[in-house]
Amino acid sequence: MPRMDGLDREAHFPKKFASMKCQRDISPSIFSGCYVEVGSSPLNVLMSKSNDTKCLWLGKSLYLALLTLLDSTIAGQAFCLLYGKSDFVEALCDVVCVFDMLLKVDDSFAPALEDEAIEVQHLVVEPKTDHVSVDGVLCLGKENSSKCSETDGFSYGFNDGMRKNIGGLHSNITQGPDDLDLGVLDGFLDEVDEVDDIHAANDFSGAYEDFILDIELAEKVSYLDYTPRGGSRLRNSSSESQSPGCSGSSNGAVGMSESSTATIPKFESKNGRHHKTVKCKLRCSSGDKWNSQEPGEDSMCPTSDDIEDLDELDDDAKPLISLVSGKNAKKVVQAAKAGTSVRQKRLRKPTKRYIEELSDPKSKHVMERKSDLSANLKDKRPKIRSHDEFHSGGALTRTPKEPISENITQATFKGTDEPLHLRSKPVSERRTNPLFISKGRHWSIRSQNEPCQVRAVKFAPKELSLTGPSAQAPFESRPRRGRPKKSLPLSFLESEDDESEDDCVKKRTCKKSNDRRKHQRMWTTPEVMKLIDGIAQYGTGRWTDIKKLMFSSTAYRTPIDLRDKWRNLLRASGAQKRKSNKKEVKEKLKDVVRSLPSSVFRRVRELASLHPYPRFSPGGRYIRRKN
DNA sequence: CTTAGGG
DNA sequence: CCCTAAG
Repeated sequence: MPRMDGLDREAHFPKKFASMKCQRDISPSIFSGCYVEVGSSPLNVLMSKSNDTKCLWLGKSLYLALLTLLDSTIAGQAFCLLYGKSDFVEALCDVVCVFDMLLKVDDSFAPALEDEAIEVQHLVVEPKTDHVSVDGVLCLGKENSSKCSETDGFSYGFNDGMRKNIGGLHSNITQGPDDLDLGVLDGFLDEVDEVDDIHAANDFSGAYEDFILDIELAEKVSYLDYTPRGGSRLRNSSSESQSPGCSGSSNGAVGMSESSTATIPKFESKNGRHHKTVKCKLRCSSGDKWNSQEPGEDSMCPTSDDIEDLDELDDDAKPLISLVSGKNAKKVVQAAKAGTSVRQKRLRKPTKRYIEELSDPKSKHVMERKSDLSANLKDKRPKIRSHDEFHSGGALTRTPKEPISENITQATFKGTDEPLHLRSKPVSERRTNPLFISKGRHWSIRSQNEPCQVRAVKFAPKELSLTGPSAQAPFESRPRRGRPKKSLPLSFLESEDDESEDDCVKKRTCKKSNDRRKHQRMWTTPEVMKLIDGIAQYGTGRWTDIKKLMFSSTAYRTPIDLRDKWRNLLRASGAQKRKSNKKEVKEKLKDVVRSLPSSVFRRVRELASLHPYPRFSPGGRYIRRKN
């Protein structure tokens, strides 16, 4: 039994987290600064957010697993999970995957884990009055009925969501006396539309159900023999799927599908019986519609009717991820039959990138980051650099706010007893390790025999707690290099357009090493329209305002980008009778017009006359419009 | 720090 | 997209 005495919530997640500023509307680090509560349901992940507070509830077993996993290959994953990273879902899925294996494959481990988990819960996370335990929230037919009533708002919301989303699951949950059979993973992740300050308030009545992740294990799992054959492919492709070496422009559909197929390990059973299916359904109601997947793309892709029943919950443009197997198991099986004739004992839900890609507009950066990271791996070796160095390191194709994981890793592992082999590897590398699965198994096996958990405790949040510099990294708002600093191309932060229509992002034919430029980001028609709206509203010359208002969620568009785009639009629309000859104009027109509706250009011309772009006074001096 | 303008 | 000059 690990020493849990130090595991005090406050110690693990210092209040300073709560005072950090999130300047972006949607930050990949929305998971930073969460309180973490450990509930007694073993597999629970619940991310909730009120106006001021974010709280991550982890099932005790999962929490335990995470602690232990911190010492495993996927330390990065667990780390991400605990400390907030855009990869949250990804990490979560992997963790859950491993955890599943622990439970099923390593039967011997499970009980121990459970025991300890209980202890953890009691020792560590005695629910404070101001915090709601998961049980209380879930009202899983356990104690804490009082808590339920105390927190009606939240409880209601969640249960409501549960019912709406997974129907029978609720009863399923309440039935399971055995936590291990529960196999339910529920996650409320929050996308945080407009979080500016995260205060240490304890109010969960706010909006929180932006992001839901549910796993329902269809049946009690008997014996399962997992063959993580998808494993290596999974890892490989996750890092390779994006135009290797290429400065990872967002190749929306491509990367998406690739990663989705790649990140779904297939588990085969030797006896061929299908015991359990975990299906991942994913919805991204972001803005408008589901991010539809290529049809036959993958059997585990959400199908519209799968989604139907989940649809009521969050209509306000928030991603919903649901990992469900129960009633949909059949579909999965069918699909699996149709597709890969492989008899699948268990279909693993689309983990990682797939989910993020679909669920989160800002997820694209993950892929890009990964490609970048892998591409630049040599550059970003284990140097431990100061914060400043880190942020300005030209060699690193990183933006200030991106390097959460690495940053944290370095900052926090510094001086800890992290094994060298871990310390020397960037988190990303570990994450993309093809051997992740198998290593996870190794770990799980090993952990039975060796006091691995004690070591794991060393990496408990307390130790990992962010300090100073690293803590601020997640919330850096300016993706772009500041004036004085040399450019830090923001290559990972890019979020995919909600309307990923134009996945035709220009892929730079990057040859060798000249990847200094920010990767091209194709302007989508909706974006252009947004821009136009913004200009109509503010006129030209107030690009920052336009950016803030119209492009708050798209971190990759800087005011300069907006202006440049406008400039191009003007040129292309011919609204500017400048020196560009008609020839040129026409060419431009052909280029741009092809992809833009003429109505857009009509508006461009209108605005061009309304708000003359180079707004110079007759005297030639620039006039800043006040309003 | 923002914008204009040129590359 | 990047960079620099200029308010």
